[in-house]
Amino acid sequence: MRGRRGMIRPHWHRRFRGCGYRLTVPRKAIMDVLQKTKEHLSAEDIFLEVHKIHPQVGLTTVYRTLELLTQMDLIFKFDFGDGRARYELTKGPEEEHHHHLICTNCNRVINYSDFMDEEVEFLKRAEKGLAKKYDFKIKNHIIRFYGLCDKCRKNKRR
Amino acid sequence: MRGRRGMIRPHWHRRFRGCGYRLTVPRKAIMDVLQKTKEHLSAEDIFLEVHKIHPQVGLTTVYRTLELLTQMDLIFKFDFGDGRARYELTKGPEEEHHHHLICTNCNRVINYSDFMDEEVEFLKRAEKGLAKKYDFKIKNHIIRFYGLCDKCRKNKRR
DNA sequence: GTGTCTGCAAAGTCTTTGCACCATA
DNA sequence: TATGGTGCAAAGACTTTGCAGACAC
Repeated sequence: MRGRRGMIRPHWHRRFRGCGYRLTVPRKAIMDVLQKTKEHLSAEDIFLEVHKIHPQVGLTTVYRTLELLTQMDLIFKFDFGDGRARYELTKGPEEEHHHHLICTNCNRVINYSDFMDEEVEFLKRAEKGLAKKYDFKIKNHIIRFYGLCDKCRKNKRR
Repeated sequence: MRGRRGMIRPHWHRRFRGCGYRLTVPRKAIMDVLQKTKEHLSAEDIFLEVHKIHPQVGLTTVYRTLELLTQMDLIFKFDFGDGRARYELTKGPEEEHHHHLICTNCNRVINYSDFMDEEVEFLKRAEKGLAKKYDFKIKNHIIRFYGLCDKCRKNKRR
């Protein structure tokens, strides 16, 4: 897990090697950005962030890398309805899990991680049953609530 | 609820009138298509369907109408990750409610409506708590499971 | 009659592709 | 050094916008 000089070697390096993919500057930089944020970044957000340190990296590469990482299940691609995809590291079972409240008026997204105990119970059963019934290998799930946030509710007459 | 000659007047006509929106041929035709299908239709799907009966209706109008219907909460806009939005009538509480299994490899979408009893229980509590905590007026929700469908699993080596 | 709605064409935005050059393993 | 990876430019796909004419009420 550690290379020379005590540097922690990220766990996903193995995955890359194992799949025959190369570890390149853009790929490392993109994973780095994703690991350091708590936001839901778009491809352009990530590109701009990477650009600060590696100005030679192009937007195309960002898109291609995000596609690759999504295929490898290292990240998850979201769509919150604002016309651009957003990405987030796939969380391990021990990490904080959350879901989203989405305002259909202003597209604001609120993360929440309440009610997880009830959720875990429900999901465990659903996943197991669905995987069996539909012969599906479930890797991830999302739960979202759509509605109006406090601000938009006040501003709307009906 | 019924006009002359026993024709059932769709319930959404009131909503239109009430909001000051006009009942036009394209709007009626689009709602008609949505009411008669069980699929998740894209704007183009709807356009093509409407076009069979009303060839003069344009794709622009379809987009504009779908936007309007979404704002009115008469329909719900989905994104399954295949690059185009899909639409479905908002179901009332008495109608069949379902969720989705989505294959991350081939984008196949499977509707399911199992485990609804457990779900209802979980959702009721979550909704109530979230609405209060975040001052959010919840109107809708989605639950999705992502993974590999049977066919894609067989075709993938890892 | 009047203000909303529509169709067409054009523009906009995000994302993907083609291709020659470059860098990792 | 042999492939896989990259950047740039251009293309592609879906959606939105501008505007003059049409239509619901």
